[in-house]
Amino acid sequence: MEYPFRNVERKWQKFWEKNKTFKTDIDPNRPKFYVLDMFPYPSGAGLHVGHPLGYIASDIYARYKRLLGFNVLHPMGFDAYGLPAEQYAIQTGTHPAVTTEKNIKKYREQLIKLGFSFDWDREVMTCDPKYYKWTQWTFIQLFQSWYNNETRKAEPITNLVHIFEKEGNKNINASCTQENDFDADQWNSFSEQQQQNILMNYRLAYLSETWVNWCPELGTVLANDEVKDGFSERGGYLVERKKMKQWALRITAYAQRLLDGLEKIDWTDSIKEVQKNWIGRSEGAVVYFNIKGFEEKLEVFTTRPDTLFGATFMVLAPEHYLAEKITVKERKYEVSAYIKKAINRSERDRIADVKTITGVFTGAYGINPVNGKQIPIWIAEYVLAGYGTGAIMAVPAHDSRDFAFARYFDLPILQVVTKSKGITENIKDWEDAYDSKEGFMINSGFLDNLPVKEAITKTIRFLESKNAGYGEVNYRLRDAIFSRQRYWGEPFPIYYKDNIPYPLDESLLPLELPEVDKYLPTESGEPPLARARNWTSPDGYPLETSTMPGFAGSSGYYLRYMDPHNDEAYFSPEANQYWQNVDLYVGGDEHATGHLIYSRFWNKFLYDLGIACMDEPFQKLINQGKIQGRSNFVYRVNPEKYAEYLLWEKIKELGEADNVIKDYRDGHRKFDFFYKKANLIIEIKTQEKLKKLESFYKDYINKTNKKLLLLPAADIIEINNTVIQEIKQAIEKAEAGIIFDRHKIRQPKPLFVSYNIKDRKLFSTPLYVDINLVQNDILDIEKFRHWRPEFKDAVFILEDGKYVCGWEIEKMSKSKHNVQNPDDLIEKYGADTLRLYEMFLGPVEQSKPWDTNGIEGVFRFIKKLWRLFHDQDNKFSVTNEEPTDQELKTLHKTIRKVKEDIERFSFHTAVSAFMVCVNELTDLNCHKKKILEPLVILISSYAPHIAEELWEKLGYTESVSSARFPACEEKYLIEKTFEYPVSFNGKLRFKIELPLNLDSEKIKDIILSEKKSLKWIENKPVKKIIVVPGKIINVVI
RNA sequence: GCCCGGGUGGCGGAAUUGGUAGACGCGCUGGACUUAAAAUCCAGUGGUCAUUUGACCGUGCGGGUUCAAGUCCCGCCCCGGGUACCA
Repeated sequence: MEYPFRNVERKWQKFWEKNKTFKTDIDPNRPKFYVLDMFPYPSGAGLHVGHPLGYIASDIYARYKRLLGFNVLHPMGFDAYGLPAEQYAIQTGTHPAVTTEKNIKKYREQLIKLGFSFDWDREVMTCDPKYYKWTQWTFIQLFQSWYNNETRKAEPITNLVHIFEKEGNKNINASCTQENDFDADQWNSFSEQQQQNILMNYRLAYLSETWVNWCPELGTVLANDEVKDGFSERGGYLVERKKMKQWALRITAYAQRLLDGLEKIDWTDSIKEVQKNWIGRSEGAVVYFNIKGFEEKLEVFTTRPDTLFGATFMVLAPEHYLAEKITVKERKYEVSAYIKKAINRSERDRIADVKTITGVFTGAYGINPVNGKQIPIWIAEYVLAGYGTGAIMAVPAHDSRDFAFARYFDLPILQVVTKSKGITENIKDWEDAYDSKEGFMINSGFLDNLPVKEAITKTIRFLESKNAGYGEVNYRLRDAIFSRQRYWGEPFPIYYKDNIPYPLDESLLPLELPEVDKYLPTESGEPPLARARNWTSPDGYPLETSTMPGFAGSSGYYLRYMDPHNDEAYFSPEANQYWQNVDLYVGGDEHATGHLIYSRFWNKFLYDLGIACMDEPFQKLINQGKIQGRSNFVYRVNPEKYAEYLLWEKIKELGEADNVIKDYRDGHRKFDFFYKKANLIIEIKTQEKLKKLESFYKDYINKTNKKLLLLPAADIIEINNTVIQEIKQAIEKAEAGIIFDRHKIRQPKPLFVSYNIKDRKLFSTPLYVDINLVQNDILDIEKFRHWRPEFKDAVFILEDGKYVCGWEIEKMSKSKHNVQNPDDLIEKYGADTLRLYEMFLGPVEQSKPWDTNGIEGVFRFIKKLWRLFHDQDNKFSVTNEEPTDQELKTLHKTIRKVKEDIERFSFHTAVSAFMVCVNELTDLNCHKKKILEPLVILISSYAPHIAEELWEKLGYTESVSSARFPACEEKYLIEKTFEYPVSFNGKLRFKIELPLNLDSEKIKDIILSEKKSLKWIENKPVKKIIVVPGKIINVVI
């Protein structure tokens, strides 16, 4: 009777593996389709139920595309370098490669058990030298390239050298950090060292001394996207700012192209928005201010050049290179102290403390290029070194930060923009700056009366004509710090000769990760690779000791999948031409500012080299929602509180409440109950406490001459009636003293109260219970008793014979005991059920709590599907009868719906459609091959195992994945009649079945003469009748 | 503060172009089968009122457009996520 899912699933998983069913090769006769899941990092914990959500969706899509005749590339591999394995290595000495391999093995097994159609022959892992050879190779190409802003692409650095030799750098428009101009003669006279230093300012992978995010706890530098609120994203350790020499990738060169590319790809608006913000384009102008008494000019960036006349002071970031230099003698001490303090503050402190206004005056003055006015130059933390030029012109009237600063230090504020033409407002009354771009210029010389937008262009033209500035676009995006002072990563193919970095010859790749004695920095603070023996180039020059960051290996992996075993090239041109780029990419949106930017950059660079044929790597992106945990709680009774509660309830029940004081206070002492008339204190305590407090009670009674009845909590909870007797006797007793039968004390058993028991909150505390001991919020009491030794004798207060648990939605984590392991569910229900259920939960993109409460329904559906093909004795029984119209309609309706739903990634509604279909066919008692066979194909992308089994039983020897998706034939769906809902003034009153070929006029006549209509029309004039054929009829009265 | 999502039964969610709100599943209630349980099957299930026919209310709140609004427009409230001295 039952569907033997365990055997069936194992059987087909083996079949797919043995027959390499999902192995893909280039096939020029078939259109390609590339479906990719985001590269998983194999953590030690294995997959939890949240991970497969995206994998299931992409697998359904991949299988569906295959059924449509596409040649589908659907690979899987592992992002194997990473901190957790290395941290574990530091703690235990286990080589991270060992840990990683073990974790990958577990992941792979789990993925296979879910029945994914991966081409495992293409599996890659980033820590494999055959793989990272190409990561290193790409790094060398980046090192050997510069970005030409004229051609808007990367070009070989050798071209640049030729230009330098001929004409110097004057005519070069490059994305670079080179500040000084030189001509050909100068270049040719430079030493090798000087030339290399200059080239470093142009290279796309370059070494530079910059402020970096240093994480002392991890002993490494981190990229901006790896830092969240001043803490490392992995591990959550404090991050400091530190000036260090680091490898960086000139991703900023690609800022505009990364922005433009977003228009061409099919991603959600929210991810595009996040990337736009991260890139942070702003248009404005660079303005040069002369500094009184200095040669140097102060360069500022502003988005509001129109407000130049309103600039009343200037501010430098504490890190600004001129900050100390321009400071007047008598302020030197104060300024140095301020700078030192500001720089040493951690990122975290700065963030936490943005509201405090700090700053210091340098004593120097800048000269405003538009009017020659001298304005004071300040230094303040609110100006960031990393953005623009690290210096600003402050326009307090039209920028809230400048406004706040000016108010705090009492600096002049001058209005230059007004809402309505020519009206100057009283600035003293302002509470904030007027920073809108709507308005007209005042107090601005040649700009007066112009609207803001025109004033901006006019100012830029003015500045350019005076050589005092130029129009400029600025980006928030920073270059990506690319070195990590860690062991478990790709070594840089770089050696140092006279301290100048040179790339290794490509023939020496891969440069393999060496063995080290410890995974820690050296005593002198060098990275772990400095421990490696003979860590030198073949000529004996020292190799770079940093390693690459996690995003190095994951930035181009989708390209490697196209041709993963190629040792001659990253991938062959043929493979790239055929597979092009990823058509559907599925993964979490937490990669929006990391991986998804880096790989777009990486891809664009390879595109510039002519290696990748597509400009954008991922055409369509789906972000699966996160699966939150659903924790369950049991409520542990506090025996004292519960006993007090019970006794008080009893007292009330007996009508004695007026005679008893609850929570009786005598001076600073507190007791549970005091029975006034009998001068009797009743105190409920647990065994240990009774012992501890014995002498205290004696003292107290001696002093007060009261009666004290001591009751062990366990007694009240378990044997209520004898306790009442005891209390009665105590009341009647004449003499003072302690009444306590020490023979009776017992340790109360752990007691738990069900969720809906009255007043539960008063005497119990919630306790996480492992969700695997709970089903539909009902606790499995026996399992619970075995869960932990201390619950062995647990007792329960039930409701309706059951223990009902409480629940809450929160993060899935071990400590909350709400982690659902897919393996357990597969064991219980099978992979097909799990796949369907994860989809059935709701839209893939939406975050949702994990809740197994509904999985039984999906399991029932699978069994019901099986039963369509089998008789009562579980014998395969499918007939060759011709299907009825009704059956055909059900089938084709389902084909249409499922196809539509998969194509719009609405996987959950497709599952509903399957259920409706199987329900209908069951009702129709349909066991016909002509109906069931297409159904098997239809469902095979969702529930591949059962589909394969049924397909085989239907007589096929090849995998169902080689079948063709059935076509929906509209002719079976044409209806002759329709049950029209008839509304009166928009309110549905009744339904009427009418032929669909009736024209509107006839329908109107029918409705007006219909008996049921008369009731609603009631002799009132009918204004209008709206007939939407096949939809609705509305009568307006 | 700013920028994205989102708010529909007891729960997850459906309603694709403005056209029958609540598909499908869970849960719950009742019934059949069974010595019993499980499994399975059948019926019911938004709320309120009503003996029934049925009536009224109902998609976060308040307005509006329309013959017709969960869907469009205006104004708010709440929840989730991202982001922030970015000049």
